[in-house]
Amino acid sequence: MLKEELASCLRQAVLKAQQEGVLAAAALPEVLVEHPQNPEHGDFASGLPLRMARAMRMAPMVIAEKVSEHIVPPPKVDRVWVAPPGFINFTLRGDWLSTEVESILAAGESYGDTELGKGKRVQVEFVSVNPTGPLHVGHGRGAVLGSTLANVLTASGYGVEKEYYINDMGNQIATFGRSLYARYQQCLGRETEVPSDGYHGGYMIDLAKEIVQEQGDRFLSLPESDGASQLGEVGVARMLRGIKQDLELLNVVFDIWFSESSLHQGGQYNKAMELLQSGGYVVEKANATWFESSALGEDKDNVLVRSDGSPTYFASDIAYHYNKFLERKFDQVINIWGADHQGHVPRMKAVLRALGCDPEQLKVIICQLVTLRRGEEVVKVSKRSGDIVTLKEVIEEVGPDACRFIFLSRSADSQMDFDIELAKRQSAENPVYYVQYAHARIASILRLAEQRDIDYSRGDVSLLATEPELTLIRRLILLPEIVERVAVTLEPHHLPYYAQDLATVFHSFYKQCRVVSDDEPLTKARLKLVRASQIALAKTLRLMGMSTPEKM
RNA sequence: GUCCCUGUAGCUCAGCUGGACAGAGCGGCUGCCUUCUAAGCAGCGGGUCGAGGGUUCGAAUCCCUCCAGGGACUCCA
Repeated sequence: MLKEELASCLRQAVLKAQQEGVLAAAALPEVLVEHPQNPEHGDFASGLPLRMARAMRMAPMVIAEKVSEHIVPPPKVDRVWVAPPGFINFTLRGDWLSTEVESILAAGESYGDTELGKGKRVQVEFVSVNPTGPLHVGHGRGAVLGSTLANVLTASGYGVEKEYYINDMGNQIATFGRSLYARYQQCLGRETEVPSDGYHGGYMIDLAKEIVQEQGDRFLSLPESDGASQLGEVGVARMLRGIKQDLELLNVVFDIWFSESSLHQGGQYNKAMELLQSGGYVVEKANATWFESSALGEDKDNVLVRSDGSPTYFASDIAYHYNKFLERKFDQVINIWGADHQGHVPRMKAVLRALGCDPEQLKVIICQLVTLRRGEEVVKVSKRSGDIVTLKEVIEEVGPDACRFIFLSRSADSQMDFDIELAKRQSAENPVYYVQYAHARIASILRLAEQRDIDYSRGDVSLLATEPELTLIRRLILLPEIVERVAVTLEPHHLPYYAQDLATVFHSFYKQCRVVSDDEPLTKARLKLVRASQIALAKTLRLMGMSTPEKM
């Protein structure tokens, strides 16, 4: 990539200057090359002289001068110059930029892909919501984040598997079964109450009704506990189906739906516990079995098996990660959790150490909670109590593309208000449509070219030399950098910002440069540029899991 | 009480591995449709970067204290 090329260029210049004794000997700091925000400062810039000033005991401007004198720039660089207080700036040659259009056309849909991952296997586990209720907006955020990351990592040369972990056993499931059984009985005319700690949402009534309709009263004759567990199973299966459908509305699809209970049936649970035991991390106290995480630097221990003999969620999670790392041998695992799971990160890392894995192999992305609101009114989203606004309702109201874009536009670290009113009200002036409109516009130009039978395959890109054209190309060649940045930082929010920037630059180009005109050679050259723009924009939209409309 | 995230323009947010005048969208105000989509373009206005200290030639960015909002500290998940 260009940045690295220039960085090594700078490194060599410094070394050469030092060998000649023009620059003081000093260790070279990391050479950072960046895009200046002000275009007058060139396409690339480095503040290297500023960083070296102290160690060399020389003025930054002097260092900058000496270094720049020793730079042997690659042919694609047009100009290297020094600017106060000590920057070295680079500009790219216009004719080199224009030939990049050909590279983009040649790359086609693979434009933006990199080999960063070198085929390493990465698992992205996300959503993984208990199948005890429908998804709400907060889950949508994790879903969009995870699926986008998976897209980007795939484009970056990783072997990616997207997985949903199903908590299909334990307390919550039992409570769900009892609640559903109560609703079921009520539905069939029996007097009974939903347990106070149960699921009171209206969706449980609908679910009970559906099951009555489909399977009649056959669970009624069972003993209470059997009825609850069997009905619970039926209910979980139905909830999962619904969750899957809702996610598909958002363009989120999983490779694997992994069952928690399978870890107990398949032996992973026992194996993981034995491994911890043999490592000496397991202790019995107060009638329960504990993971001695305090021995690994944690502030407290955690229960694995309760005094009633039932395993905790944490124990299953250990078995799950045992399976991820030791059985399926993923090189890297990315878990996307809500902020309410923040505190579990350190103990999970401790587990990895206890299992003999490198904690660095596990990356946990904590995404902050989403507050749903309609204007001033805050909408509660608790599953346990009362009615909720489901993700499905929000998607239907706002639209999947807008939902995805809104979720992606904020970094996972910042909590967000999802204002349905705002999301809808904005729709005319929404950045989502602004970006998609640029794509539709491009499509419309290319349609016109097709109608007029213009074959631009031999267009001469060297004719692309005006400022709006070159500015557009500069944005186009940024895409691989953006993709790589997202893959490295695991921060997909850079994508929507790039998309918007690219759209802005395209719209501006469109205004200033007539594409299909009487000037045949120029028309063909510009059509190539337009097509390259489409490739970059469509790629960005696809990475974000959004549609690429041909018309709007 | 301890730990984590956040606090930047009226609103929603980027920027935060320290560097060139602090950015975008929305909203407000001005202009621009005989030519490929005006869901567009060009421009204007708008900021004590939560507060106070510190480190540095240089701090929105690093350190400390405080304030505010959210989350976590369950033999819940």
